[in-house]
Amino acid sequence: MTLLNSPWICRKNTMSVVYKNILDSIRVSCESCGLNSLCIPRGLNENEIEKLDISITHKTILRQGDTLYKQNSIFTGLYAVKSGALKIININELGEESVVGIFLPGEIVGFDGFSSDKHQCTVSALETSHVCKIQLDEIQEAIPNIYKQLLKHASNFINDTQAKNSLIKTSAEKRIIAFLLDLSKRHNERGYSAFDFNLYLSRSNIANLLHLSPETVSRTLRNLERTHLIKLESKRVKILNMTALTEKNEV
Amino acid sequence: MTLLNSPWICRKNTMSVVYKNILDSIRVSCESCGLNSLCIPRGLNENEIEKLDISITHKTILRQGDTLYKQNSIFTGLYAVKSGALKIININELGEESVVGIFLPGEIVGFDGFSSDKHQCTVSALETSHVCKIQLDEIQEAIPNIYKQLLKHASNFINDTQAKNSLIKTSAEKRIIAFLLDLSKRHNERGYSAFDFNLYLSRSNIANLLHLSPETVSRTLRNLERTHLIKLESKRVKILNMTALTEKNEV
DNA sequence: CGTTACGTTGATAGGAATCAATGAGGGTGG
DNA sequence: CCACCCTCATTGATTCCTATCAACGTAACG
Repeated sequence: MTLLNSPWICRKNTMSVVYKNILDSIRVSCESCGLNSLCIPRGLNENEIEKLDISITHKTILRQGDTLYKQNSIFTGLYAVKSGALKIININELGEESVVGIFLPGEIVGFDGFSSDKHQCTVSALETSHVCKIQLDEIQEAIPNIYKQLLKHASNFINDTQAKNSLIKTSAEKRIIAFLLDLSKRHNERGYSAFDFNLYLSRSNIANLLHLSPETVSRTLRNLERTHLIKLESKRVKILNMTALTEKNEV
Repeated sequence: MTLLNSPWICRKNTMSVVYKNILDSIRVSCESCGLNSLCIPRGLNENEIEKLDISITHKTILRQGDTLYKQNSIFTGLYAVKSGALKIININELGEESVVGIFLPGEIVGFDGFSSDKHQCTVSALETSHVCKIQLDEIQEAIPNIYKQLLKHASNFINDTQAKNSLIKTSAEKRIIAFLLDLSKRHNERGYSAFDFNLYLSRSNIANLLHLSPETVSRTLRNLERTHLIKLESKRVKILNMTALTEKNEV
C-alpha cells in the first residue's frame, strides 16, 4: 500500500547502458559469471566449468534490433544470454510474424535449430544484450556431461512452454496478468526487482505473443492500472498490488 | 505394425502376466525395431545401438486407461513409444485437467520430468500401447552420444510445440483442421494411412487440447463432414479431400 | 433395460476482434 | 527549435465468433 503513494522515478533506457559498463569492467568467465546457477554450469564440476569456459566465445554484444540469427540459417551452436533481453519470432509461409517468446539472462537460446541443423525462428535483441556462444563441437569432447545439462534446459523450457500453453484458454485479463507475473518472476530469479521491470515488447508484440489484439492488450493493461494493480509508463511496468494480481491469476 | 490394431481384449487396471509372455515371444531389439529411424538410434552407430539395446527395458505394455507415470512422481527415465498412443495431461492447482498432447510410436515421452526430477504431467494410454523404458544412468556410460540424441528429440519437440502454439490464434475450424493434418502427417511418417486414422481423444479432450468447447469441436467436425472434406465414424476419421483441407489450413 | 458418459444440435449471451478515429512520442529535416 | 511524419498506443462503436446453457440422441455396459 505504501507503494501506491511512493514517487515513481522512471529512468528510461538506462538499464542497458549500466549493463554494458558493468560487463566491460568485469571479466566474464563462466566461473565467475553471476548467472552461474541459471546458466549451463549448473551440475558441472569445477574442472568441467573451466573447460566450458574455453569453449565459449565471449563478448558478443547485440544492440537493440540486432539479429542473433535468422530463420532458415544454418545452426552453428547455442547461445547463453548474459544480459539484456531477446525476442524469438517465427515467420510462417504467409509472411506473418509470430512472437514465440522472450529470453532473459541465464536462458539458453538456439534450441530451435538443434534438431534439423536449421533455425526455425529468428532471434533479435530487444535491448543491448550480451550473449555467450556455446561451441558445441569443442565442448562435447571436453565435457560429455554438457548435453545432459543442455537437455535439462530444454526440458525446463518444454515445461514452461506447456504451462504457458494452458493459460491461453483463459480470458484476456488472465493471460496478461500471467505474462506480467512470468516476467516478474523471471526478473526476480535473476536478482532484479519483481515489482518494477521492462515489458520489452510493444503492445502489438505482446498481443501477438498472447494471441490477442493490440487494442485488447491496451485496454486490459489500462484497466489494471485503473484498479491500482499496476502502474504503467510506456514499456515500463510497476506492480503495485502483487497479492491482488496473483489472486486474479489463480481464481 | 499389427500391434496398433491388435484385437487383444482389454481388461482394465493392471498389466497381466499373459501379455508379458506374449511379448517375450515377440521380443523386439532396438536393432530390428521398425521405428528405428524415428526412435533414439537415429544417429548412433551399430555398436552404440547394440549397447543401447541392453540399456532399454522392453516389455512394458499399457492398456487403455493405464498410467505410464503420474504428475509429481519421481523421474526415473524416459520412454520411447513402440506402438499405440498415449496422452499427456497436466492438472493445475485447481484440479483442472489440461490435455497437453498425444504421443505416437517413435516419440519420446518423459521430458516433463527431466529438469526437476519430478514429472510435471501425467501420461496415460489411449489404447493398448507398448513403450520401451530408457535407463539413462546405464546408457550414459555406454553411449556418451545418447544425450545429444535426446536433445535432438527435445529440440524437435520444442519446435513442434511452438508451431502448434501459433495455430491457437486462428479460428476454431483452422485449429481442428490443423489437429487432423498433424495426426495425418504423424501417422503417415510412421507408415500408417494418412487418410484413415483414429482421433484417439474424445471430443472433450480434443476441445481441451485445442482450447475450444466440446460443442464447437462437434459442430466443426460435422461441418467438415457436411462439406465432404472428411468422414466421421465415432473416433475414426477418414480424410476425403486432403487438398481442400490443406488449403483451408493455409489460407 | 436402465444408467451413465459422451456426442449432437439449437438458442442465447458475452468477450474479444475489428473498424474507426484520435492522441502521444520519436525521429528527421527545414 | 519547431513542424512534420510515422509508428505505436489509446479509446469508442460495432460485429462476429465461440462459450455457455439447455435439451435430446446415442452408444457402451453392467
